[in-house]
Amino acid sequence: MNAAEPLTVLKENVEIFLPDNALEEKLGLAQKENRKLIIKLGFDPTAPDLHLGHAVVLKKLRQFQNLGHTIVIIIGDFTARIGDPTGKNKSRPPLSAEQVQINAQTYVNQLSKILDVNRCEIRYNSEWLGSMDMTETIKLLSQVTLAQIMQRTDFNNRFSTGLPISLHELVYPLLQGQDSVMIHADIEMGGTDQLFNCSMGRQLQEGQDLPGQAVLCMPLLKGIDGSAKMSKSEGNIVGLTDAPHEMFGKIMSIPDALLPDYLHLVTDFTPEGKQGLLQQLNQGENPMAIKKQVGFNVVQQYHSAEDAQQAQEFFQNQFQNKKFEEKEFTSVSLAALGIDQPENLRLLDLCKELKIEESRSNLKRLIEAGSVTINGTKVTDSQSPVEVGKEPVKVRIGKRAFFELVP
RNA sequence: GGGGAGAUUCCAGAGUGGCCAAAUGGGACGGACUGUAACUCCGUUAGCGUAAGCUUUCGAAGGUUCGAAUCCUUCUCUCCCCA
Repeated sequence: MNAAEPLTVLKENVEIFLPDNALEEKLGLAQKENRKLIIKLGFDPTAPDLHLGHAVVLKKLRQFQNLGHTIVIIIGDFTARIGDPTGKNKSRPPLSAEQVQINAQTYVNQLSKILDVNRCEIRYNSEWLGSMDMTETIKLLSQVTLAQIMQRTDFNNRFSTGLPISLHELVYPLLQGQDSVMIHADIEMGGTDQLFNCSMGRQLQEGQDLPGQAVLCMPLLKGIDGSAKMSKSEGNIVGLTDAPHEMFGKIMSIPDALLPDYLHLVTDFTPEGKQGLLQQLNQGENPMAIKKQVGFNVVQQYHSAEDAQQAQEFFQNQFQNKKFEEKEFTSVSLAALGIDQPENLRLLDLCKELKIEESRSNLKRLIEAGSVTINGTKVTDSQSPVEVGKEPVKVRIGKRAFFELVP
């Protein structure tokens, strides 16, 4: 492989290089010193659900890993234990040590879908942050000015709109930066929203007479609802552990405008392949067709080609094909629902059994709004009786819930 | 440390003694249309009840009142101004 080739691969999709020639510089350094680079990625072990947004960064790390570089995953257990109230005035309850442990393990399991975790180094930042005394802490703090901290967009916005900022939040970027100092990171990766924090690491390293890390930021993947950022709290994620047909369905539901982003960032088509699909799109191909290919590709990455095939067929049959008879219903037995008197079963009660998590009031509304069908027929009276004793009964609630009741 | 403003349902934001489960907008959900896209239109948006109705909710706890999101007291939190 010639020297230029990895560089092209590594640069693909990266949105920000700090400094501009960061990557070339670090790769050159590695070659000159005949060593592998140390590449850092930090995680906050709060909500342990990785999604396609994380995958954008992880895939890039995988490329580095394939070239033999060392990936260091920092689990931010120290910061998580303090509790990060970012953005809200309800401060998040600090996580217990056990919970952090569990979350971290979940993370590592999910990371293994993309990275070779056996070749990753995993460090907990409590290892060094937990033992810093006041003298060291003050020394760390003295390296940064308030004006620098306030440049961070998030702080700036909150400050100017009069939202609260706790002092410990101001310190967060420094703690994260300290991680870079401790592990001698050559490169820190993150989403573009991490630019500030990552560059803080660079500054702190230089303050300690260490070579400053390069910062590579990947674009933020937009959520499936088209909002600015895919995040768990927005409920707009495609989880790496989502079931195949769920993953496929979620991809199909993204707004058309997002398709090029998804094509570039979450698929593993070759650059030529991506270009080709993009061209088809521009030439007026139905975006749905392209979306299917993206969906297929994604499911294939996290599950298998067979799963992807099945997911696509399921989707087509379930949602595109209008024929009621051909749809798939999840089979549920009366016994499993705990229905022992099938004679006087009302529709509302049945729906409640099928969708335990919904309130009866809400289900009643859904029925009245015409979103429930029995054997393909709309039923809008929540009190109407349902005969479930003899024949199987097919119930659909809303767009996605399909059940078949068997006696 | 002193003074002022504020905390409302998922969010923003009305409401200043009964007509308030609380306007309006956003979001979300559902329906029609469709490609589980977008656009548009319509509906719903605390819980329980077949229903009448009942229960919980307006930062927290007490109090006044036949009746409180609204008045009083204390507390918690936030923002602003002055020192």
